[in-house]
Amino acid sequence: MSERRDWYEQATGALAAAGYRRGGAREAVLELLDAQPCARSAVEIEEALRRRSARRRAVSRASVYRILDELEQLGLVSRLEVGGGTVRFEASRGESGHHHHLVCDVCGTLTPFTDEALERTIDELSKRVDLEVSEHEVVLHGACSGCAR
Amino acid sequence: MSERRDWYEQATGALAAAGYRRGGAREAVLELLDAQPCARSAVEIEEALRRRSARRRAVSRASVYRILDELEQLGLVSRLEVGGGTVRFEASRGESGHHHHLVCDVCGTLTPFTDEALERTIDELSKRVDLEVSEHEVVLHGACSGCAR
DNA sequence: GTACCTGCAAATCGTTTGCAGGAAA
DNA sequence: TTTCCTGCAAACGATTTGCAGGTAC
Repeated sequence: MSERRDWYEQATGALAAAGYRRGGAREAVLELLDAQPCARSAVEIEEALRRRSARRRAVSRASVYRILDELEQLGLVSRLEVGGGTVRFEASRGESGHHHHLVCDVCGTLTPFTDEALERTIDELSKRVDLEVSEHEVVLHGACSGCAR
Repeated sequence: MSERRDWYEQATGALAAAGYRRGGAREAVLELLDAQPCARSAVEIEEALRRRSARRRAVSRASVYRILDELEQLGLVSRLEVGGGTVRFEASRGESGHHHHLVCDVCGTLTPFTDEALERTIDELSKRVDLEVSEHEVVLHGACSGCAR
């Protein structure tokens, strides 16, 4: 069962349940996010949508931001701030899709990774801390294999 | 041996060694950063400096940014992006001052914390990952004790 | 038909840069 | 004196908002 298609369905359902109507821009953003392997900025999303086959309409930047905001509020996407002064967004695919990020500070590339031990340590730690933890994120900065040499 | 005063000295030395001259704005920023318990944004720093005793001159925002940039390049401060679309900076006090952050998504408060097991896990993990890791950061999001209820 | 959805353009806001005068060495 | 350090104001780029027309229901 592909997590991909699942997220799109889930998001569509959640939006409908929250009383949102269907609309071209929203659907386009959902499709695009669903197809991404990792976080994307609003600008990247807008450009990607503009590049799609000419048959399909582009989506204005304002709509991209508005839609990302709605999705975030519904917990369907998560926001990642990791450098370059721009915020990136990615589909929240739940437990099974949970991951963290490697950032190459040279070329800016973002790569996802997962680590069981890390999750256990953080879950453990989250209980002891003076905060009702709802989310966590780990970012490793450095130079990727291409840039390190 | 207070890590506070130590950082100020270290920073002053490193700046001199790097060929920077002494200057009022730079010194003011150093003093202020040295006195902070946790990360601050450039705007917060500027305002704090402006509020200081009337005898002392304020520092322009441009200088704050320029100085923070210099300090970051020398590894004297680290940059933290954690919400609100603004970057925060804090003195890098080395191993002994290393910590991570709790963010209250309700009131925006930032609190530092440390965890031995977490460090070990991350160090371990850093070796296995396809990135020459130079730094890492962990952020736990949630509601602080004041906001949770 | 009504209320929501979207695009466009203007407004914000954090951050950066160009330039001219003031200060450190 | 020469070069760096600063402040000021303008420039920039990401994000937000106001408004008018188009669209789902």
